Amino acid sequence: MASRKPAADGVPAATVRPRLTVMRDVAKLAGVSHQTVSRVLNNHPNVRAETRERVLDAMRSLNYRRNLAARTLVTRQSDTLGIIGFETTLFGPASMLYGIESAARDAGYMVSIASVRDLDRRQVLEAVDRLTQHSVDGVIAIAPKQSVTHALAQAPPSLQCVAVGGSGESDAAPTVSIDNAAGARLATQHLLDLGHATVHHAAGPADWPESAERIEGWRRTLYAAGAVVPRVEHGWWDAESGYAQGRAMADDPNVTAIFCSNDRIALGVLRALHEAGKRVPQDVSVVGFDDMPDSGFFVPPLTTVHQDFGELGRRSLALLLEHMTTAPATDPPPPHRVLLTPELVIRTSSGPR
Amino acid sequence: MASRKPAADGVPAATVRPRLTVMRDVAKLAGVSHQTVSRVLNNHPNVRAETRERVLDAMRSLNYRRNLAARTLVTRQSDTLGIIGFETTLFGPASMLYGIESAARDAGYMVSIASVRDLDRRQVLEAVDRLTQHSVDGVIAIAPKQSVTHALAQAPPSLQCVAVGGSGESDAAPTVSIDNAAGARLATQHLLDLGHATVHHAAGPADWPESAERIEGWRRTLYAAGAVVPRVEHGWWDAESGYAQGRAMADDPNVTAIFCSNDRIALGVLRALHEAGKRVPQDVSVVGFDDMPDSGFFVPPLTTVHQDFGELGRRSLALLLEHMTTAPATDPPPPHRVLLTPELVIRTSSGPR
DNA sequence: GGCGCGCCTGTTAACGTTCACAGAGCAAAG
DNA sequence: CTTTGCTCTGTGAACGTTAACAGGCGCGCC
Repeated sequence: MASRKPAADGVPAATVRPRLTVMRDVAKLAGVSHQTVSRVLNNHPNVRAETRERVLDAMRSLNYRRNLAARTLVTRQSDTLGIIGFETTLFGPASMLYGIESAARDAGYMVSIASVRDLDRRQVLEAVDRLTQHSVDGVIAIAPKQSVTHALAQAPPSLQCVAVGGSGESDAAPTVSIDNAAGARLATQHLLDLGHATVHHAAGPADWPESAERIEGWRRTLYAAGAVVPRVEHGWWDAESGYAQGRAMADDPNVTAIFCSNDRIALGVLRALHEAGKRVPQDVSVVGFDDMPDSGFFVPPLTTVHQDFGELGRRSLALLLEHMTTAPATDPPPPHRVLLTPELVIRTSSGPR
Repeated sequence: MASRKPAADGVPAATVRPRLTVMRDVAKLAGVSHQTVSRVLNNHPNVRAETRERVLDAMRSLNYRRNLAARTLVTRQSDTLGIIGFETTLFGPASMLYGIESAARDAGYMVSIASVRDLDRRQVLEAVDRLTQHSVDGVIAIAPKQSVTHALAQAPPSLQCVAVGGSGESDAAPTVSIDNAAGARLATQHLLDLGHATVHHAAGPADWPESAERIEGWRRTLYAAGAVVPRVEHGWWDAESGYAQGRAMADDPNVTAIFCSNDRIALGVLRALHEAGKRVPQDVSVVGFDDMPDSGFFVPPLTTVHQDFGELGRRSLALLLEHMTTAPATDPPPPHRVLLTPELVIRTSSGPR
């Protein structure tokens, strides 16, 4: 797909522009100056009540809509926020996106989205650039990798950026995320408490901080309990990967408990166990992560770590807004990092050894 | 480098906006007029190659970014498309969204999103209004209900709108969707061909055209085969609803085949059957709809009707662009309705009676 | 040589809004 | 009565870009 304009060579001229009503029209009808109309629109206090009414009437009767492009041109702010999205077809990112958008609307902002296929520096900067050209007032990056926050640090300093999801480790940009290590600890400890000698782990992709932090939390918990730490295979976030990892584990008689890095992986593990003739939870216990809407309807219903993606989105928006409205010198700086705590939801896929 | 602003002593330095480089700066450095810079930017042919190079160099060395707000103000087009989203946390809508966005980027467009919580006329019109104020060049509505296309018809006539998903029945706006009835026929016929006397149906919500069309396709197929048409319960699109419907069916010995309106419903049905001690597919066959990424890892792997949500998104964007660039009088009108054909994916949840 | 006709470039005027300032009217204070 | 100050309103000038037009230059043609 190429350029949509047929080269400005000849004049298109086919498009006749219908003149929309502008402030001047409203002003004329109301018998005031355009500036007074502007004042009414922006809720400026110094307008006589009677005048304001007259202007509002005129706006209504002309069905006036203000031209935000003109406003943006002079005020340099667009009431639009940019989102850098990655893998937004996954449930988590999609939910965050929705959380951000609906909170943004309540705050009077529009949301523009720039997806990237890979999270390398070049693509992220390119996305920032596109958003900048459209003069967004701030950026939220759904950013599960370190490279993103680093790239974000290279954005023009006047542009406020916040990262959501992934790791909270980076200093490069304010970050909102859940405490993945704590979630992993919850899951692992739960299984240990049920009497399992150790807990195996079906991990997500190696280069996602979510995955790394969950491994770390799992490993620390085992270590603290003096349990053996089994080795880990990496995969993608889907059931296929869980199935592959699960098949390997199903044949190992030492495996009695498996903590999965997300619910989809758990789904694959459940199927692998089922095929191998292992009963869950009698023979092997399984715990997931995310608590996706349908996880309670797996066979058997999945014990998992619940996280609220929508809340993650809303909080990241709130943080961005704080950073945008805070004057650097005067106010105390808003928090640099927000960490949400996940909860364990116990269903029937986990049981005593 | 004195700033142009007087900067009276009382003015807090915090409010001073850093002057960005504009066309005039580039022009000065390149030794040309700002208009020539504009011409270079817009690929106007009548610029000497040497001059163009000089301008491009100047742009690079000043790190110039054009101000799209100013451009939008004068050209009345923003290179931005609006999306009206509904339930975008669901896999289908999220995938369409992604498909639209990535196709839009390739076509040089930015994408703004306006979600609605409910699909009533007021909220949809409000969303259109917000998008209009931000001067989007066109709108795609992820619109699974009739009310949306009707509301769309009330949008300003200068604004091109396209609906994607849902029913293709409406005349109100150009529509891209899949052939739900054909998909349902595929699934139902497959089960009949396996020797089942009839096929039961676990339906989605009553007021979604997707659901209604699938019911219709299923019903017609049964009718054509002279099979009994069982009655239908409605639910939501999730596993919980499938579980509820599945429990009722599990106790009925006449039920040997179930066609589910989507894969999540099928997941719930599978669990209900499992709990009731029914084996799939030996006792009961189950077929889903959507072919979500993990459906091949259900227990057992799900036979389902595959639809390509990303393609749906891309096609809707293509259709919108066609409608936007077509001059009403001269060119032949682009298609009003695009219907994509789904495919049956046979796995192991369906078997002979 | 004059003329017309392409190329290439510059000058000026929009686009629709907000900002900065000025000024009219009126009330309270000196 | 003047002065001061506050409320309300209007005038002009930005903001940064593209559109419209004008003009200089070189070239080919008569």
